[in-house]
Amino acid sequence: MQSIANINIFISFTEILTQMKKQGETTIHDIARKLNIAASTVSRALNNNPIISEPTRKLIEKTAKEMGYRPNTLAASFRTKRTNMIGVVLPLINRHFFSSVISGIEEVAYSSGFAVTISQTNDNFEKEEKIIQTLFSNRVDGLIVSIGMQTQTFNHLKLFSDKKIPLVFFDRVVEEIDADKIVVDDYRGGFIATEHLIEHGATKIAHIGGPLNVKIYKDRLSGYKDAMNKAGLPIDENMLIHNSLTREDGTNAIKKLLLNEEKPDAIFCANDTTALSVIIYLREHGIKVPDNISIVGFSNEPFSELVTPSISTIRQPGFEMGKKAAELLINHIKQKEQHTSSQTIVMPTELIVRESSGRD
Amino acid sequence: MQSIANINIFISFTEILTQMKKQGETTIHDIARKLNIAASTVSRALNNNPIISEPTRKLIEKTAKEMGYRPNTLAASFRTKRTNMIGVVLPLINRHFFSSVISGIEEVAYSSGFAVTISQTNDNFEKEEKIIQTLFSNRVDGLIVSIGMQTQTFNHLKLFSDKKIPLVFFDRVVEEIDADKIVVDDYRGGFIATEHLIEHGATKIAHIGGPLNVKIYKDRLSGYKDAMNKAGLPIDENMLIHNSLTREDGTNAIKKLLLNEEKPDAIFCANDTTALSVIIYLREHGIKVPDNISIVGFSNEPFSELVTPSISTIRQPGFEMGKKAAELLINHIKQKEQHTSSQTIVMPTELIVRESSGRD
DNA sequence: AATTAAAATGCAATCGATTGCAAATATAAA
DNA sequence: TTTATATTTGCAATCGATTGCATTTTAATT
Repeated sequence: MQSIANINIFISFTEILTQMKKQGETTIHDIARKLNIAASTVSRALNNNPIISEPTRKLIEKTAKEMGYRPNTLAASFRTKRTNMIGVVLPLINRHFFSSVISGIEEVAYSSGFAVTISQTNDNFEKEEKIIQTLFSNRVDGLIVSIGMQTQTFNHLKLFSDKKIPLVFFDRVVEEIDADKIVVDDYRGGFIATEHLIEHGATKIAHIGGPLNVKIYKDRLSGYKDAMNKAGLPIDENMLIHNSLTREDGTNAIKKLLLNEEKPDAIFCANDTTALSVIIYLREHGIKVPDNISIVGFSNEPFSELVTPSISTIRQPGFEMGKKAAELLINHIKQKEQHTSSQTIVMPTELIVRESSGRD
Repeated sequence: MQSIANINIFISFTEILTQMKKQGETTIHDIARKLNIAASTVSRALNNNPIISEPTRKLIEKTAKEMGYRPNTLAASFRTKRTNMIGVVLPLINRHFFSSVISGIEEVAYSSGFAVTISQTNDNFEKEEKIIQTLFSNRVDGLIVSIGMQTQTFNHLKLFSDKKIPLVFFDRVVEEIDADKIVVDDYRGGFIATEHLIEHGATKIAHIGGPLNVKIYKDRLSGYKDAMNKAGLPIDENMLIHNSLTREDGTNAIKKLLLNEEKPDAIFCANDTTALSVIIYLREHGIKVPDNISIVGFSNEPFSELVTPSISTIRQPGFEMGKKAAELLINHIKQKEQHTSSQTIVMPTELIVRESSGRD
């Protein structure tokens, strides 16, 4: 009788052990033990390594499913030093352009077996630094970045380029760092926007632009200037305003422009948000758009076609940029070795004419 | 001479070794070796464990910085089973409501030392499943979720609730799963929206709603019905349409409603997107809003106040919901043990009256 | 100087999956 | 049947940080 009691005790112990296991996770070792094979075989089978015979693989897969096995990516990533994860860092996800880029990135990444983790910096430098440090510590396989407006030093990004971790910039790129870049033809965008205003008879064209340490805003300004020069129009410094392009900045900018001795008869805004502020302000003050002042924005935010008057703007192919960025990045990740020289891809911009510049 | 040559060879070997090390990463073992101490001491020092004396900590920190040490979060997470990462899964990041929620989550998470990884499902069930599997495999410490419109089975989410991994739902919640939930008072939102239309003299009020398997849309519909009943107005089944609430769905819905024998004199739309479609369609067909038909939307998307006529709508406190969700989640993560009973937090909704329902 | 307590540091196992190489088994050829 | 070859599977080390427990060092007390 005593031995039976012992057996019972033994059984309940194993039950407890099983129970405890259930608390934690099933590992390949649990599967291996159950099937009386080696963990390495289980690992290979679950990774579809052709070196494992069909019957064993089938058996292992079946058992894994039965036991509710979930791979511990953390362990695998730690061992292989590959996370199959790409990080996306950008200023603000709630901008149509940026979320289009994200969709493009996701499309390519998911179909290549990569997960995507998205972070927004809110154009805050400290947050950008912290996020990028975290992504590095989490050992993402690569990074797709559009920097913030305040960002003027790049050590956090050099961390990646120095260590040869694939890095791709888009839109707001860092010229000082050698990496692939996907940009839009901002110069041409600024040029055709301004030229369009000129063609409609404007001669005193103001520009509300972004901070000049950011290349895209510098380029848009250059486009504006060249179009002015080409038409033989003078560039009045009082007509140039640079700020952070928020709703509020836009309102302040138009207020200031209207205080000028010479009022503008057209404004080229470096984004749609400021164009919107300007339009609303002018509407509230009885100044007709486009009759008195015509406006062109930049980016083609969805609201641009909804507001009255609808905003003429420059379209940027966000989705395509995202796809391209992800393709380049994944390419680099896969052929780790040879660091092919970096390329910069320039996507076309396109003018969309709407009411704010006088559709005709 | 020969010995000197040997020394030279030796030196160049160590140089090569150093070089090779530089390729890889500095680890706590490298630091320990350099300082002739144990790796455990380094680990403790860098984690500010008070058991390490001040001088040693200082020395270690200094050396770590000099050697360019970057913690390998992967290794630490693997060992401790804590990633300090919370996953956020939602249908679409490019919706003002959702991105407000994200900002709220981030605010709380970052200040508590958690990283946030954001994923969008595009209301696609397979993608939602895959994302959540991936987040589980990556062992996030907790999950904040708003499910997709197509989601009707919940095994992917049970994965978390079964394993007692903290889980918080917001907005589009799953009733069947026992977890904390943050919702808006959708019922009341539907009620006050409809009542508002009634007060403005409407009697034939249509409703364009979402799929009824999603609780928020069911609640908005209930609010609508109760307001109608309270006013003694009949509910005409022909006035009720349910779809996925896209731009296109909205256009189709208004077309269909206008084919009814009895045309509606007001429409309560379950989101602003369909309200927008309706307004644009009516504008294009010469039907005056709000004179002929008045409209109320839901969510207070930014475009709602920009379009002409501006859209009356229901405000949802996205940012606060996000903060609350993160607080609850992090609370759970920290006091892992006692599973306090789940709570559902209901946030207030608020009517914003604009032109589309006749401001007065 | 001897004893004891407290403070600081070190040892070594551990987490779960992967992988080079060795061993065992099955299959084919002699 | 034996040998050679191909096919499967197993062994054991490894990745980097953490942590319970043991050991050493320092300080305090008698």
